[in-house]
Amino acid sequence: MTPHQQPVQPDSDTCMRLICDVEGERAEVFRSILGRVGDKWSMMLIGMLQHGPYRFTELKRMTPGISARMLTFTLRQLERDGLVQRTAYAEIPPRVEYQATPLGRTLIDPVMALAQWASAHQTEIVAFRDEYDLAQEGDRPAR
Amino acid sequence: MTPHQQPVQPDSDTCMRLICDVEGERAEVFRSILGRVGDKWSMMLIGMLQHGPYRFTELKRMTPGISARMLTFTLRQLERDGLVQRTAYAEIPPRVEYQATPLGRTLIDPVMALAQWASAHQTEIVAFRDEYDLAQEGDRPAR
DNA sequence: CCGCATCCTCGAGGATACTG
DNA sequence: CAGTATCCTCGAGGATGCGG
Repeated sequence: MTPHQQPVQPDSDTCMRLICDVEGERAEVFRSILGRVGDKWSMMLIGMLQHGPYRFTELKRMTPGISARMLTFTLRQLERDGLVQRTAYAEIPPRVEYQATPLGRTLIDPVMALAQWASAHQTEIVAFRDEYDLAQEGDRPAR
Repeated sequence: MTPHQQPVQPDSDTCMRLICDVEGERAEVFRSILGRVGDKWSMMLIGMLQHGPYRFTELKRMTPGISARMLTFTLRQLERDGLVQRTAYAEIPPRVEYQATPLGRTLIDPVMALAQWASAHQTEIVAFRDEYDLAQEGDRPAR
């Protein structure tokens, strides 16, 4: 492990190991990152914050269904990981702005790749699901 | 919306909309796909099944910590989405093999992209986390 | 306006025991 | 061997109310 290690594209073996490994500290960090992507709100917020700084209430409005509790919590997580920067202005009434950090902006690329995959194959997947559900209905008799 | 739409690389606007949209049927499908990636076990299994067919018990051994219940459930999900093929041989004792479908093999690319990102930035992220946690400790007094 | 603390619900998922 | 069925726990996350 060399110090001052710059971000390097790791080889595919390393990635496969990351994906498949369950134990170890590295794996835990990696899983927590993957979890953030799979998280219902994180990716939406990362996506929205690409566009520029937004205030808390704006984000809440832009994300129908999210509770204040979860919005705060999710933003804190993203802030902790260095993906989002929180800026509080000492005004009355208080104003807080969130925006993606440089690191947070780099995350959009792999996420977009995933979104492209999902978008390109969602018709296919829905077809598979329908087929599967139909077959199940055949096994389990009516109802 | 044209019928017989072949999988096409969608533009980035479409993807951003997918990522950020909360409501709508499309969004729900998309979120369920993202959720699969973020799922603790799905990605490991997809990763493992790239290598070839494996039996139920083999997969269970290769995935320490997973319960039979969850292994079955996760494999069923992946099968339903057309990502994994399940083949049961009518033998005694029974033998069931799982392998990635062509569709399932295409998923590895965007996931690898994500794994590369995570791998390349995990040092950075851990540093951010430590910094953040340290700052918190400063606010909340000792203990 | 922004957020934390508290309470409470509810469903994901583990453990165990049983079948084809 | 490859599951299924049942029970049970536990923590994610919504609702509400207060505080700076």
